[in-house]
Amino acid sequence: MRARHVRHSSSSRQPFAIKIAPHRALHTMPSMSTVTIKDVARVARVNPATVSKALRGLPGKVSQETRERIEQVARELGYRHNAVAATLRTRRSDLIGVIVPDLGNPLFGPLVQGLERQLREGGWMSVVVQPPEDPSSRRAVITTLAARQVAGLIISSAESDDPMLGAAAEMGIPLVLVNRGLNERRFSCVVNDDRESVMLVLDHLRALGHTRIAHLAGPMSSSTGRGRRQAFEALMSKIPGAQGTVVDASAFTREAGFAAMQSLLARRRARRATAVFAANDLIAVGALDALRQAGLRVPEDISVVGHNDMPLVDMIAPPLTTVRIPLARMSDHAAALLREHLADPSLPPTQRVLTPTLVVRASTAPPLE
Amino acid sequence: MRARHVRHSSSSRQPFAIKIAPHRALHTMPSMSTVTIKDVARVARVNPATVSKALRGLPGKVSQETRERIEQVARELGYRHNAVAATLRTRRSDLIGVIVPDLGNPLFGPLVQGLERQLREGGWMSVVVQPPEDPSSRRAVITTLAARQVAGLIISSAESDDPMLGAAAEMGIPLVLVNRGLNERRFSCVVNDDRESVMLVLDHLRALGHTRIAHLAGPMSSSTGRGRRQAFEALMSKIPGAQGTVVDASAFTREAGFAAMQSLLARRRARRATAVFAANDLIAVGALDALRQAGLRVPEDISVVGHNDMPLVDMIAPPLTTVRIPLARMSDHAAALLREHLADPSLPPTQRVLTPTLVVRASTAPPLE
DNA sequence: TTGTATGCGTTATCAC
DNA sequence: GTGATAACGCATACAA
Repeated sequence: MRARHVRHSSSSRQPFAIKIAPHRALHTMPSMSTVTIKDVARVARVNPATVSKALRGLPGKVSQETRERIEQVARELGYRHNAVAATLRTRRSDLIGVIVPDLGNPLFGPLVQGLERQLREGGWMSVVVQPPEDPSSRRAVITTLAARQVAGLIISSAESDDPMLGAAAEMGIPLVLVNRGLNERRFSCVVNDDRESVMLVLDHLRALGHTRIAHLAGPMSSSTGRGRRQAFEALMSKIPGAQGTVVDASAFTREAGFAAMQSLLARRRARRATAVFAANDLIAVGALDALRQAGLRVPEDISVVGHNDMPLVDMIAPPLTTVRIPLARMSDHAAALLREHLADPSLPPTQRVLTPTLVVRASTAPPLE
Repeated sequence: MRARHVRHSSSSRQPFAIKIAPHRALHTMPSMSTVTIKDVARVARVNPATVSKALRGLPGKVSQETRERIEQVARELGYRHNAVAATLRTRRSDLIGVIVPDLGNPLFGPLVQGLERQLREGGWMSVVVQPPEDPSSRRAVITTLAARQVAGLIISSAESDDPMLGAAAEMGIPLVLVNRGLNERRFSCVVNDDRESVMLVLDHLRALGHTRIAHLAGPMSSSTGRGRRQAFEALMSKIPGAQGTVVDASAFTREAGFAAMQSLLARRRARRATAVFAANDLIAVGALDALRQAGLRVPEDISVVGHNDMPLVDMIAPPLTTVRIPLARMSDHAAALLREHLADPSLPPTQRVLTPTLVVRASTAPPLE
């Protein structure tokens, strides 16, 4: 159910003596009093059904005159629409579940910002959940959301075997994935073109003269971690004389990036990469931590590239060369796609792949030797 | 209404031939079929009321034996709780409105992260809204939330004359402010001790030898902007020989910080401040932008202090000295306080003031001269 | 254009 | 311990 436009002044609440069903009048505070369409109907001397029609502004259903009278009465009585009752009746709610792994991650703040804004402007409200790790809790998240009759779900950063996906599918809840997709095409999704990302990065590093390049890969359970790694390996293998290395970071975190870089630094210097491409900015920042601790200079001794162009990475030392993903367009597309699914449940799963851009800053330079 | 614990396997849905009200069976997809408490009751040969009691696990109301049978049947039929119907009946919902100005701001991601987590663990779901600027929309946000029967609200960064506050009060919705409070004590709130913040900063700068100190103040319409400025003026006036300056930043943004710093730099150098205390980190980062553009070095030429200790400010150049506010404890307290208000609506407004700490990094140093 | 009647799925209050 | 029944507030098909 969409946003209502029941207008009523705040100042005048029950200015007249009105007959409200006594048992309610007794049990509730005046400010909490529940005025229903029945109450409005009684005072306006019309039928509750008419009030319902009038207040929703259905065109051509109720005369201008009675509509105005009803609106007037509703305002005077301080009538407030009860969307819960309406949802029960219509089986339609204006709630969308927005699922995001971690709002502390600077990537997801802006993402949810865009999603919430788009959804709200379309008349929907966002129920935001950060699911716990354990599988049964994740299932329970969907169950709870379903109990609330959410009309649809937007899930960011899903992993392939996430119990939430199966649960949502079983319950038939329309669903759009954002940021990460899946191997299979079961669900609609809006994702970055990771192959293009890697291409941009490798072209840039090769142009600078790098041939030994390392990739600090994100978790393989995520499409972004997997996709960037696969693209890295595929593209590096095509470059004559290039030598690629992959080190796994255990998570998309600064700490994991630190550890991954340390393990890279433990290798023999002669063969070591002169440039590092991190699967995301947090990993890159962790890598910078490790490099600083090891006494290495960036970009003189080693170049570092991130991914995502998170807020503030232009301010770190050195300003990070990174791949910018179109977050705002991503949320717009995801919200729009979900709306299409809600409007037409038979719509088949759709992919939308957005093109990233490279942002060159000061963390990359030609190799020294 | 709190989280339910209706457990049912996902694999077995309607394994038997079951009589479902035919009009529903015809109109709905199998996977969408709505199994109600009545259906369960019919199959389990008990009364719907008994099913309700059994499934909610009310102690001592239904025998162990029938409870197990009912749970079994519910599982087999694929029964799913309808929280909307329950809310309509009980007038209690497990929805909390979480209102935050801007999820793109790195301060609010972590804040909402904490709030959502706390609320979820208490059995509540968070409806997150970023209200538009115009007053009537802000009222409408509360109206819509109220129509959804939210049990309570958490509002971060409220301004004194915000229409949302009046609306919430009129509708009698329990409310806790977080991050910013108000002058008056109408609402419960959880805030930082801004006077302590300023004290920490000024003690630090004085210890370094600074006497000419500028404050890049945030908007006076916010309690944090106002509070920090007032504390700054009050404390500076007590320091013998100190010379304080205040420049207003028009917003808590990087751009506003840039502009404010520029206007400060336009002043005569001899009298210029040797240290700058920004009302928040974003303003500080904007100030750094302006200083770099002006060719001034930080901290050699001028020291800069921020406020909040946002993510990544330890990585910027130079790593920012700033005041850390206990964001996690703030959200914990806010969620806890709201729960107290929900449990006891007669609870008077309560203030909780949390103590910040200073994080000294590389953006501050003794003045040159 | 307006009114009548009914049900959405659940819980609470009784009675048994 | 279990059953019968009446709300909760609203929207909708249909009749008038």
